[in-house]
Amino acid sequence: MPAKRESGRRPAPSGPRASTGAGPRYRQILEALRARIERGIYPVGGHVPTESALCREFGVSRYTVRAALANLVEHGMVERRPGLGTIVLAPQSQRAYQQSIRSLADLFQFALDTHVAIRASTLVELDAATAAVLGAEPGERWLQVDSVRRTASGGPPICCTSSFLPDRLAWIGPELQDCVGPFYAHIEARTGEPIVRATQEIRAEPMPAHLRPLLDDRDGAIALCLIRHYFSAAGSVICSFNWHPAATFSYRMEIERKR
Amino acid sequence: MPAKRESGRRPAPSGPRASTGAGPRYRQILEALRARIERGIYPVGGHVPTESALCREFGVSRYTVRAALANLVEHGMVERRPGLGTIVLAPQSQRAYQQSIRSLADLFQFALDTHVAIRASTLVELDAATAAVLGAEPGERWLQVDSVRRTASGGPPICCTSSFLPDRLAWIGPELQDCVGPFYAHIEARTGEPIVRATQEIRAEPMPAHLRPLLDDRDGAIALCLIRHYFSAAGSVICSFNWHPAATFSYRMEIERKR
DNA sequence: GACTATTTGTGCGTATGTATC
DNA sequence: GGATACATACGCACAAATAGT
Repeated sequence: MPAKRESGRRPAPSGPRASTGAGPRYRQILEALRARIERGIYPVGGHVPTESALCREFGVSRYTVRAALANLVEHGMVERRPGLGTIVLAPQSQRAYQQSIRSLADLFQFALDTHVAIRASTLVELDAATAAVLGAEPGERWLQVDSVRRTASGGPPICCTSSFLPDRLAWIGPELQDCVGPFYAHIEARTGEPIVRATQEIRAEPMPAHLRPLLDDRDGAIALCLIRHYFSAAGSVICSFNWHPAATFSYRMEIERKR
Repeated sequence: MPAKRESGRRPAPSGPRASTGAGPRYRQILEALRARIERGIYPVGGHVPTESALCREFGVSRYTVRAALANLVEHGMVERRPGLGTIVLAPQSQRAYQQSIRSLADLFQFALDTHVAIRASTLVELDAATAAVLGAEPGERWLQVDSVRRTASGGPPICCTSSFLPDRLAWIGPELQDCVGPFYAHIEARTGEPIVRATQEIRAEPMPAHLRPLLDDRDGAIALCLIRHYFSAAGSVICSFNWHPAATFSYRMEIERKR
């Protein structure tokens, strides 16, 4: 006997009804809502019915409805706000797969016990090409900081970096001289504004001629150029161009299916 | 007076106690547990106290304790199993930041309306170097499939790919000839085993000489080599080496702080 | 600006199912 | 089988945010 749903003895003993063959109730409701969102029955920008309406429709408690809705939030499909309701953000899960990293330092993917030596620090007006990469306007004033990173043991250079700070943060520039960790961490600490978002672009390029001597780059002239851009809620915080000799560096990432 | 927890009027009216000044109860408990895990009071591999024990200790309901524990699960710090308990997996959040992608296709990051032409399909015995990258043993038999990808409009070639399938999946090889989408999707469909995990490594390399004619590569001999490795629960499913001319390709990713 | 209705957020107590040892 | 511990589910109550009057 595939089990009945209603026990029908006492008024409302509650507890999980014997499986109806389709898993937990909250998951059934989740799938129902997901299907409606995908089919546009609840269009993007529109509202999902309120919790109490869903309780009535599916004949379950608020607990169960909330469990389903929480899952939709986790998948980035809806947003919920008190007094406003549940709004559809996207017709498909936004995080079917995900790469998780413990900290922004993981973006670097090389040992943090490295030393930085600043070679130059100049207030520049952006040319068109650089402005395009920074997402800024040509002619804007940014602070450019050029540096070389080596292993702590004073070994060979690992990479060359050009970092750009927006004008409003240029006052931090001098402090970077004796900064131990990565620049973005120092800026995060000094401004008190946490970094909320970061982007990274990876290119293969010839090592720029003026950098080759700094890296003892004799053999190959190929470089992996990583362009990292960090944002706080207030906007752009720092953008860095990191040139690694191709022979000594590769970038590795891992993605997992979510649940 | 730091606020009392017991209202002490009616037997148990329940409902959120007036804020003690530190946010919701479940979040306070979350932070307390997180701190204990970080300090090794609950060591990795060890157990967090049971729900009922935590209810007693913090003087809250099971609902509240569960809300806190659910958050720890979300951050990858603990694992929970019925009859077993709550086990500590990691002393820090494993997902402070995350890159979310809708589908594995996003790993490709170029239009899917491309055509693939298979140039060769051979059962090979792995040499040491290839075996190392595949995470296999030298001498193992894998099916190697070489192909070229162009835009649907019959335009110029975009990239060259060498794909490796383990012996147990070699029977799928012939089918890839008329496969429209990416190979991994076809394999996922035919085997019925969903892909659970994928890794990607990015290198800058000279374009291999034998590939240059295929790509009309005259100007630069630099390539971005993307090595993608897809896994189902049963193990390795397919691994591909994708060579893109550096001039026409860069890889971009975006990371967001979690909550 | 103050008030009210609506909707989600937080929290309690309880009951039963199911997996593990 | 029995004990333990988490999973699912119900009903209720109060708080906080929001929109509209």
